[in-house]
Amino acid sequence: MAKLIENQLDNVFFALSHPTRRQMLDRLIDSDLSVTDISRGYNSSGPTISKHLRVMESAGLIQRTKRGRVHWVQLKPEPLKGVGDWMTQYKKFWDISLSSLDSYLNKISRKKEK
Amino acid sequence: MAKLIENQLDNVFFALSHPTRRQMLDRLIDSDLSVTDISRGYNSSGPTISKHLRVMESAGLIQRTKRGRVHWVQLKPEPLKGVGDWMTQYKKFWDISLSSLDSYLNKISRKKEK
DNA sequence: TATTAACTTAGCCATTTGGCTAAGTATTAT
DNA sequence: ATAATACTTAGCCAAATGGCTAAGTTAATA
Repeated sequence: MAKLIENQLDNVFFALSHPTRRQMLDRLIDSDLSVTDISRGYNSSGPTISKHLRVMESAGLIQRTKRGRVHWVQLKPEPLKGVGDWMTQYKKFWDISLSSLDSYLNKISRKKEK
Repeated sequence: MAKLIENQLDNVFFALSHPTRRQMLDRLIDSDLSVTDISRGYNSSGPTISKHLRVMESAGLIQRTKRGRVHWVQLKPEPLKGVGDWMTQYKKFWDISLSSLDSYLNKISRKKEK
């Protein structure tokens, strides 16, 4: 079971190791996109795009839903939490007070004070 | 230049995509280790361990220093900051108040209040 | 109904990965 | 001086990756 989670983490990190895939995920933050939308800007072939999507789907980072002839792609960010959890062990090494995380943390703690 | 950073991020994510390598890094948090120390517990061959180390070295995650015949391996966590930065875009999706990050954040803000 | 559009699947190819063994290269110990 | 230790490099292998084209499949349009 923890084995499955480990393996999931492998897949997630691997999915993130390709710049095209990271960029695709970035684009999906704002809204769901069709496969055609996603492929816009790359001059890769359809099947190549499709393979990238499959890699991310295996990692659980996206979900595809077919509506008519259009396949809609939705970001599923949950697996990224696993990455975040793994990262926490290392946070003490970052100069966290300078990191971009900092402003976020401030926001959080302000919210808590309410 | 930003291109180089992108590429570095590819290497970092890739390095993290193998459980053995993640575990090696975890072990390096507490102290520097010799290659022999690191290989303890795996039944992989020397060259296999060596290759894993090379992958992490390429990603900038470790540094090897030879002292006598012993090669000491040191964690270089800086590249992980790149991962953290990339992740911040997605933090809004995690239920951050429940995450293990939370306790860390509290510690930080307490420190700030002093 | 025939064509076009939006995809995926099948299958090819070169390269990389992750494992191995065998053979180096230093350095330390006997 | 020899042997053992701590590695790495060279080179092999099977499997996976990332790219392609060609050929599906399914749904919308003309």
